[in-house]
Amino acid sequence: MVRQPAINARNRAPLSTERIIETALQIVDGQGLGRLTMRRLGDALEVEAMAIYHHLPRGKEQLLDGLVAHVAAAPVSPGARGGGAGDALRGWARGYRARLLEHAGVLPLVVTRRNPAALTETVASLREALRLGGAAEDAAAVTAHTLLGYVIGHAALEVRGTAEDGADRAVDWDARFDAGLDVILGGAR
Amino acid sequence: MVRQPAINARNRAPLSTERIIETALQIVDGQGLGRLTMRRLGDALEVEAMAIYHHLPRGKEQLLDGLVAHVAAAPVSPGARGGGAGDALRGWARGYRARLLEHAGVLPLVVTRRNPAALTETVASLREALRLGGAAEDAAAVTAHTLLGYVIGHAALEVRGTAEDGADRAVDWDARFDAGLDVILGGAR
DNA sequence: ACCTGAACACCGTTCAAGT
DNA sequence: ACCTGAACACCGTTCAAGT
Repeated sequence: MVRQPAINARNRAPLSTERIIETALQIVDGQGLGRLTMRRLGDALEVEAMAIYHHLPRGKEQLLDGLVAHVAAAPVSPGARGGGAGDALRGWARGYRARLLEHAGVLPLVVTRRNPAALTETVASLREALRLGGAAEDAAAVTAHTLLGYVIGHAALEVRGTAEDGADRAVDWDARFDAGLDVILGGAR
Repeated sequence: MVRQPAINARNRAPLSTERIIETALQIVDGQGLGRLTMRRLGDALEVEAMAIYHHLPRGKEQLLDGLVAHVAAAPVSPGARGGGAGDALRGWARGYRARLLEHAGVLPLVVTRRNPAALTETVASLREALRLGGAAEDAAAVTAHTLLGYVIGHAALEVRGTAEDGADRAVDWDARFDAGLDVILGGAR
């Protein structure tokens, strides 16, 4: 019988921070943030809950920070090449919105976990895209923040299912989002 | 000895939904959402925690819904009269932002509690302001949503303390917010 | 009608112990 | 080094009981 070095005695993959975060994300996406529990997460990892603390010494705080970093900080695919700066920004905004909606359960964490570093890369990439499009540094900073605020706020309105008025007339959120982009980016291409 | 009808045998004001919500808001503002506990809320109200369920049968869910309604749904003072539609909207946006930041602890709830009704009045008042300013109905709907999304998203970025770049150069959030308003409202007065 | 007390099933986290 | 088991101090909520 040959030993598999990466598999431990009980024949399962060893724990790792990455595997913990990904499993936690599955729980949040599938069952909601409220059901993300150290004990339940341990079950999903086929491990006692206390084992998690060996990889995340700061416990649940660190776990939640990890979730935010995983969905909000990762770079957004630049989208279609070849258009002007306006198209590039539209592509960025659509991609970031899609990511936030894919993991709607972590949105409350993205919104309020005090973790300035998490969005630094995001803002930086946005400003870079703007500078490449020829915008001045000051204008780029303002536009980047305005756009990011809009994308996050719009995603929040969507997951809330904000009612339009008394009637429950359905809202076309995709169209709404694009229309808002036009307002902010001034219809420029 | 004369009986005070509104005061019970132990000489304290009787519980009411309003008093419960307000006390809960004080705890959230002062100590953060994580420390809002039925037991702690009971202490603050000088009552056993279980008494709260008599007024809020749905328990903590209903309590959190009440907090959202209290900070997000109440009308915003219209601000200075006499300017054009642009000034009215700027006043509305500044007022709403101030309210959200005053109760930053409930922002995660505003963002993601599934409670479409809570923001209906808010959106309606916004669209009314726009129509009075002479905007067409369609354009008003788009602008209202764009503006509301921006205000909420910007407030979220602020309470997160989103870092600008590697250096921790301080951000003038007031100026940023106004600059974003100019982008969205097109500098129109 | 309004509040209490005890109880239940769950939390996050610590700490000593196992391998 | 990595994981377990038992324990502690908390949760939200139910339910019968008090006044």
